[in-house]
Amino acid sequence: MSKRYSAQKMMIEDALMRLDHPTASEIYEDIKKTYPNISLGTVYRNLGLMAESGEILRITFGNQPDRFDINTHDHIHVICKKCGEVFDAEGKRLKELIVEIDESIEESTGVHIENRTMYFQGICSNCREQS
Amino acid sequence: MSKRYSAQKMMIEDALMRLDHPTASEIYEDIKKTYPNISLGTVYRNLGLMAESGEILRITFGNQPDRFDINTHDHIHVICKKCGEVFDAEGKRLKELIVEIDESIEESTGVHIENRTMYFQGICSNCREQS
DNA sequence: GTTTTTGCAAAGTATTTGCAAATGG
DNA sequence: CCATTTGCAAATACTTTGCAAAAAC
Repeated sequence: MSKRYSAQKMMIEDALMRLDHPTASEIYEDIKKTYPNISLGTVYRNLGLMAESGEILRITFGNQPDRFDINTHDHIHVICKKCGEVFDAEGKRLKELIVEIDESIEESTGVHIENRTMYFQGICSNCREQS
Repeated sequence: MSKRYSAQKMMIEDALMRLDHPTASEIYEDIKKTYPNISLGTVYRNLGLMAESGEILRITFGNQPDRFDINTHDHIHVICKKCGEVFDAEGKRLKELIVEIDESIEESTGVHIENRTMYFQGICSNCREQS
């Protein structure tokens, strides 16, 4: 948890609210427009701390750069393979299904599930129209 | 797909069969014991080609080094947070649940799902006994 | 004033790649 | 022989870190 409120941290929070699941360098580029002195290390450092404290979410998509999410709500990420846009999915039914998957896995492996990492990929309706 | 069968590729396949979801450097270290001339680049290159051709599976666990799996069967990976062992989960029920998740996501986001990336983390029964 | 945070640059991981030499068929 | 694969080293991509200076309270 941070002790002091730096201008940089506020700018990062602001960027997280405005940008859609941004990477560290997207946030960096965005802030640089109005505050060219910001350093990429500071962005990474703050994002790391915020993710650690649970203030934000770190999303790791395969071997691409990590993305960050101010929405810490329980939800699933869906990426369009064409345009790269990230969609959020949530809902009671989804939650129930995941609990059932947990149970099925616990039964077959004996592992008591505590965390899940998942994201889905496909083609969004917008991109489907254009083909 | 590879055109020729090199000794190195055979050694990599052999290591994949003997080791449990190994990383590239685990395979490299293993082969080096009997063939010290092997180079890490060659291991990475072959694993990449084999994964590309569908001969093996590349598993990306968060920001850890990728692991590789000769089992190309449809299954889910479960990692014990304590000992790091990787378990495989599969079954008809699991498959059905995942189809239902796909449907739920397609309905709420409009994205037509083509791929899923997921792994689960928890404590295996062995580690639970010891605490 | 003292502690935290910054900017910068250097280091750290994991992985890929260019190229001349070696190898396979 | 000739195309493919190797070993090596350098390059790349993303992220973390050490440290002196600046900022916060």
